[in-house]
Order: sequence, then structure tokens, then C-alpha cells
Amino acid sequence: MKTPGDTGFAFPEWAYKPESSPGSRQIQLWHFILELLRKEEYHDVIAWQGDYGEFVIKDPDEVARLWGARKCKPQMNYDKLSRALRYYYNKRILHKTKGKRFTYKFNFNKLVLVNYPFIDMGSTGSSVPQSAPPVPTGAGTHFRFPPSTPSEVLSPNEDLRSPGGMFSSVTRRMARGSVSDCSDGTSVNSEIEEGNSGAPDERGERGVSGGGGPGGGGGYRSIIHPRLSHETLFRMYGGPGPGGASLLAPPLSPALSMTPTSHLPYTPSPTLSPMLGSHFSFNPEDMKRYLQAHTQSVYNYGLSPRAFLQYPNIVIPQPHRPAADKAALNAERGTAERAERAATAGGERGGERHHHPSLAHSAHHLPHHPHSAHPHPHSHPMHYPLHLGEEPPHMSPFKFKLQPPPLGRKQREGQSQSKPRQSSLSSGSGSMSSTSGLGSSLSFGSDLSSASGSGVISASSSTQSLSSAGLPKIKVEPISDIESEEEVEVTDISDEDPDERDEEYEHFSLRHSRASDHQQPNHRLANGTSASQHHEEDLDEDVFKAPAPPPPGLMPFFSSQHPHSSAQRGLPAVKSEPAEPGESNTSPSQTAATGAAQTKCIPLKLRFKRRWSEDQRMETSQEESDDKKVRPEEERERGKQSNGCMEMEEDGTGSGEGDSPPPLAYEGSLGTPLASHQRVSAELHRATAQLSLENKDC
DNA sequence: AGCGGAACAT
DNA sequence: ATGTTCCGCT
Repeated sequence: MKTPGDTGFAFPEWAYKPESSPGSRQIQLWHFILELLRKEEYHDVIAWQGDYGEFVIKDPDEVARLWGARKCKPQMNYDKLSRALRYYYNKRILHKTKGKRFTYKFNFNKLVLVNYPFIDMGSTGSSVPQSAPPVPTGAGTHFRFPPSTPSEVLSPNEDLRSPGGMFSSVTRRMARGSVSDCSDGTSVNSEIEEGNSGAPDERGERGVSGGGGPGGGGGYRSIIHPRLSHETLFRMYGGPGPGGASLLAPPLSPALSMTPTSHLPYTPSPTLSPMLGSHFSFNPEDMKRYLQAHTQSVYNYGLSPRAFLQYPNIVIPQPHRPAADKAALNAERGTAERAERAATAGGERGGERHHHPSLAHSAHHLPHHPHSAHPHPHSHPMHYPLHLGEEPPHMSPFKFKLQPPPLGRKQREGQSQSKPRQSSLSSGSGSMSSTSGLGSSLSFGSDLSSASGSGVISASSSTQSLSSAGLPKIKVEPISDIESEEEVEVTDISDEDPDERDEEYEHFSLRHSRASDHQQPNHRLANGTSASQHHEEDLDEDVFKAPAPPPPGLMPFFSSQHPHSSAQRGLPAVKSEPAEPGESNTSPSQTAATGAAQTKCIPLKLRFKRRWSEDQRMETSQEESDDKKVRPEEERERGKQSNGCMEMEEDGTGSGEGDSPPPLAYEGSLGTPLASHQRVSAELHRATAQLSLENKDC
């Protein structure tokens, strides 16, 4: 069966294209870069090197060529490509490693969230290699880092296993889609494939083990997305099945598992990530680690709001807490296996720094089982989202900056002069749709929309469709606000987010703003002042600590009390409908009852605001610039011309998505009825599946 | 090399 | 929204 999704359900776009944003569905440069990085074949042109996420472009021209090929822009050169990379600075996706030529560093925090929201940062995974970015694999489980080997990333097989093994990597094989996107077939891919070739079949080939069942086996990659069996997924996420009430219960992100004790903590299957196949995937564990290590708090960073939106469940680690806590968190999910291996416990961070790829350092210990009970109040790692526990409603004076509508060049032009470049006249006027986003943002049901970006408000198409389609309810989002961020804190970046700021800020920031941080109206300041003087690091740290209000029972996420906050903002807290805000269900049970309940509530959209800091944290400090923002918005629509490039076609591998929709259930609402949940799940599944395909156009 | 503004393109 | 293309400044 197809799920509705197939048909037409609207699904969260993000699902399809995590990376790409709303508007563009094409492959994004960072994505492409990751693809290259993961492939050994390209190590001579680009490779991980240095700290986490750091990579060096050994052959700029070649990279540019490849990129140009992928985008059908033969004129591409490093100068242009680098310009594009520079745009990532503001987005925090990437940073330049100062002092090293052609060396940049990914800010996985951001990426992760975006792509794999479900990741819980709480846990750690295994060790990390060095620079390689994390790859999320499955949902729930863990993350791993792909060391330098690209291939691994691609192939999920490894995942199945455990991280440890994978590291070794060696495998390579495939490239297939690696690059993923679509078409690489064309140029890039082709090249890639050359290397190894065979792409085409990966599916069959690998075989995988998986076991699982999905239908056929499909291989490794497939394991996850395309064909995940529903069962599996469900299980993981808590399936709908008879027993599985999990869905209901805590709607968390799939990945996280539901805590409810019930059963299925995570599932047996190791990998499942929905997205894996498609683009590059990060391992969750790795990511976590990465994140933790670097950032620790999500809060700080701000993930992009969008990212969270979709996954309300994400658990974010609590802010600042010492390692210990973290560890605990991590543990939760932990698969025992990993844990064992890790054994080390110690040093996460420190270890990381090393550059050994090996996993040795990994360490995370796992203390307890995932679902076992945990004493810690707020620490439930996976399951519940972070803040739940604590989020006070606060609103603090953050700095959100709202910006007035930008004006742009267009205006400028108008005023000032004509454009130099083109003589034509476009009509300029008109269109600024962009602004819309800011203001509103309410997304209701569809996360996706928000996710997508522009969506903010949007209800636009996607949303609508949802609603219309029938999914309307899914929404789940209601809470999102709540979640929000609570923590968000600050970090330096504070400012930066111009773009999002609005949107997101509104939601969460405001709302929660919090008490905790009280400190700072402006993050930075605060730090400086009170906290410390150091630069970034301090900031981060501060950040971490800052918040912390923990009253245990307090956090009503959104539901309970939202009044103030939400009210203020005007957001409708309830976007969705069905839900349940109030109290709804909290029943549950188990363990964390309270917590859990709250948890459930978790908002869908969690969005955090601030972002990045992390990067900086590292060594370079570059951060200062946060403010900039990019955003020109103007959209003019002028004529468009077509280009003609098309080249390719790729293998088609992909396709498999149609069928099985893996359900990820994360819905978030607490009270939401099962049905809704299920739906959501289904949708998610679908989305996931599709993810793989993601791109393909050109 | 690298940065970033602008205008233009999708 | 994400690049691409130019280009001037460091």
C-alpha cells in the first residue's frame, strides 16, 4: 500500500529535501561537498582533514569542475564556488578555517539538525574521527562518524553493524548515487562512478544483511529508506501495532525512541534512518557526538529552526551540563553494543580532538538501558526532548532582531539607478513576497512548510495540501512553540539569524525565552559581562549554563501554560487542532510520567534560534561576524530562460521509494489521537523514502 | 586567497 | 532560498 502520501499527501517537504531548502530543490553545494568527501575517489581533490568537519580542497579547480558539472554550469570555477561557500558562512553551515588554504569546516550542528532532527544529541555515540562529519543513520539509534571514508557514509551497511566496524571502511563501492543528487549521473556522478562504478545496483548487490526484512532486502542502503519495512520502523518508533502504543504515547521522534518504556526502545535494527540513502547521511551517533562535543547544546547553536520544526521530538540535551550529564544522556539510547566498545568514557571531547580516526576514543558509556528508568529528571535522553523538563516559559529579552523588511537591491536600484548589469528593466516592483515569512510564521500544521523555509507561513502549498488532503491534522505542531527553544540561547551567534530570526524567534524564542538565561539580553553581552571573557568558548559555555531552570515539573511545554508566552506572541498556540493542548493526555505512564507527559507535548517545531557558535568554538574564532545575514530578497521575476543543460540522468537508482512508507512517528502532539499519529508516521515514512530520491533533476 | 556586495538566475 | 557571475578590496 501506498500511503496516502504517495498519492498526494503532502508531506513535509523537508523530508524530501532536507538540505535543500524550500526553494531550491536542487542539490546544494554543501551537500555536494559532503558527497565528495565521502568518496575515496575524490580524496585527492577534497578530503577531511583536521578537526571535526574540517576539510581541505586539494584541487580547487577540480572540485569546481565537478560542481559545475553537477549543476550544469561549465563555467564554474573555484572563485565562484568559493563564493557560494562563503554564503554558507552566514548560514553557519560552513566556516573557513583560517590560516589554511582551501580549508573549510562544516558546522554540523546546523546540518544535522536540519537533516536529521531526530538526532538526539544527548547521547553520544562513538567516537569520532576527526574531521569527518557525522552521519546520521538511523533514526534512532546512534550516530556514527564516518571517518574519512566516504563510502561508508554512503552505505549503510555499516550501520547495521555497528559503528565500530564501519570505520574501517574500506568499502567503498558505491558511489552510486552518491553524490547524490540526482543526476550526478551526469557529470559528477559519472565521475564518481568511474571510480567505482558500479553503482547501479547497489541495491541488489549489497545485500545486506539486513535483515530485516524489508522486502527484499535491499541492500544496505535501502534498508532504510526505501524499503523499510513498516514494521521495522514502527517498531523503532513505536509502532502502531498492537502493542505499540508507542506512538501514541510519546510522540517523539522516531529516532529517539519512545520512551515510554514500553517496548521497543529502539529497535533492533540498527539503521534505519530514513534518510540515509539519499544524500549523505550522517550517522546519528556521530553526529551526536559531534554535536555534543562541539556544541553541546543545541540550544546554543540554534539550530535552525526549521530543522526542528519538523521534529519536535528531538531531544536536546540540556544545556550545559557537565559531561556527566551528557554521558548519561547518551547512554540512554545506547545500544549496548556501542557502549561496550566505547568503554572509554572519558573523553569525549578530548578524544575527539585527536585525530585518530579510529574509534578508540569513543567513549560513551552507557549507563543504563535506554528505557530503563532513569532517575534523572531531565535527562531523559532520547525520548524527550530536552526542554521539556525544564523549559520555563520565559521570555526574555533576547535579542531577537527583527528586521524590517529588507529592501534590497531592487529598491536600491530603483532609487538609485538602474542596474548596471542588465539593462533590462525588470519590473521590479512587485514582488516581495519574501517578507511574508517573517512576520508570520505560524506554521501550523505543516512543519514542512516551515521547514521549508519560506514556508513560514505558509501555508501555502504544502500546507494546504496537507490540509486539504486530509492530513490536516497532523499538525502536530502546536507545540512547537513550546519547545522552542527554550534554550536557545544564545550563543553568540546571536544575532545572526537574521533571517530566521523572525520566524523562529517568534515562536520559540519569545516564548520561552526564558528565564534561564536571563542573563542576557543579548547573548553576547551577557557573556562578556558576567561570564567570561573568553571568546567564543566562553560564550558557549555560558550559554550552556545559563539557562537552566529546572524545575521539574514545570515545563509545560506548551501546553500548559503557555499562556503567557504564547499569548504574547500572538501565536496561536494551537495550531493544530486536534490536539490537545491542555492536558490532554498525559497519562501515561510510566516512567516518566510527568516528564513523559510533558514530553509528549513537545512541540513540533522546535526551533531554536541561535545557531552556531560552535563553529567557532573551535579554534578559530571567527565568529564575530554574525550579523550579517544574507538576504536579499528580491525577487523579481523576470523572464526566465531555460538553459539547456541537461545532461543526465543518473541511474536511477532511486526509485524505490514509493512503497513503503516508513513511518516515523514523531508527531508530537501529545494528545493527538492515534490516527493522527499514524498518519504522521506514514507520511514520514514516505518522506523518508523519497528522500532518497531527492534529487534528480537537473 | 579570501571576502563580500550586487545583480542576476533558478 | 541558493546559487552564479562579476568585481573591487584586502
